[in-house]
Amino acid sequence: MVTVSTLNEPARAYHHGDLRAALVDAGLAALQDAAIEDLSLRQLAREVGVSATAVYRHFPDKRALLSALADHGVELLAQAQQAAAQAAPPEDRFAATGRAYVRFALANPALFRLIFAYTCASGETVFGNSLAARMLQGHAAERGQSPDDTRRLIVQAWAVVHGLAMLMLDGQLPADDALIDTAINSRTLFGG
Amino acid sequence: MVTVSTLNEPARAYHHGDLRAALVDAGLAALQDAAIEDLSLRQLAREVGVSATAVYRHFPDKRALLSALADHGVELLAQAQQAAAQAAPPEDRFAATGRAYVRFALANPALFRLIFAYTCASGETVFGNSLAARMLQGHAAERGQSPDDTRRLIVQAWAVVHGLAMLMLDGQLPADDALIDTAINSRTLFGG
DNA sequence: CAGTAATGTTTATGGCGTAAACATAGTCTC
DNA sequence: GAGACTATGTTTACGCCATAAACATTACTG
Repeated sequence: MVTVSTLNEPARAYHHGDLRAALVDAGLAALQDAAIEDLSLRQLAREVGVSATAVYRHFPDKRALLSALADHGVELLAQAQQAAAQAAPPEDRFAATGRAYVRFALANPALFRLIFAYTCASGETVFGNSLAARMLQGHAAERGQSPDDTRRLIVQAWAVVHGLAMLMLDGQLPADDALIDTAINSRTLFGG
Repeated sequence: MVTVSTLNEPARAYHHGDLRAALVDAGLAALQDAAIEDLSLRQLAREVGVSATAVYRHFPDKRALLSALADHGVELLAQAQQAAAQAAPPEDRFAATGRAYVRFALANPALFRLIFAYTCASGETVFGNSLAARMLQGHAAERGQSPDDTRRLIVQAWAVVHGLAMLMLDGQLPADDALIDTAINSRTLFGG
């Protein structure tokens, strides 16, 4: 029978081609201007032009899709941090990755939240063996005077940037670039 | 007609008595072992023994109920912090309120999250004019060498405890009492 | 080219938030 | 006290959601 329309129209085939990737793309796009809880499988399916239940051929449930999106988010966050580190002078890299962390959160609120809402579930920690983790560890090791000291620095540094990001996202602190710079200041934080 | 059963039974009256308070109580109870997104108006109504839509006589919508719960949460958090401060020696009070903040989050995960998810929406900041805010400000002022310095200390201190709380709640850091003590240490944080 | 696995669709179920219309019971006035 | 008003419930209904089951179409593999 007719397989492909001879017109220039998109030619809706029965099979989508790469529905999984299309759903992930649509999901990431949706998260750019909607909160996590407003994201619905049916809506995504509609946007991609597929039936509501087609999603389940690629993801066992909604959680799985959100996890995939979260994984993507982790990648993007790591890239942002790496780029910031490379662009900064060596002595400022520790602080630069922190600033990048907060700025990423402010630029991608829903995605940032998703990362922490749906990565923990899989048992893995966000920075399991990621690039960001190694960077953080490296910078902390330069400053730490002992292994314990280094561990403490890592936790404190992560806590500061994460807390700053969350408080700004939740409207508790002004989402202000100057405030980020003030708060993430290795001279005043950690005494050095 | 028969108004009240002569038996010792609860005597289901048409009017509940104080449905609003009952719903808030049920909501707070539900948040003790369920996540925010699993909390449903219908379920609460069922638990209180009332029709699904009775809720709307006391709250315009679900948001409003959640906001009421969040307000309650803010109160409880402030109380926990105040109690911790009073129990600590003066020089340790700053850190003690911080530890109380994180411990409260770990003890009441859903409620803690709710505070920040549903207080920002009303435009107000969580610690608007609260006790906790004044305590934090007081302690920071003792340490800050200038108004700017004090402001910075407040932001950094809040960010550290909030970040620590969130990362632990999200399973990114072990929800460990020892780690709380290590991370919130005024000697290593803020250089003194 | 046949058969099977992969991928979509249709249909159905039960839960949800919420609006509208209706019922009951306290309260307030004469 | 009697009647009206208002507060507080209930019933019913709508449209959305996630998800399961059965069925349809296509792609792939021998």
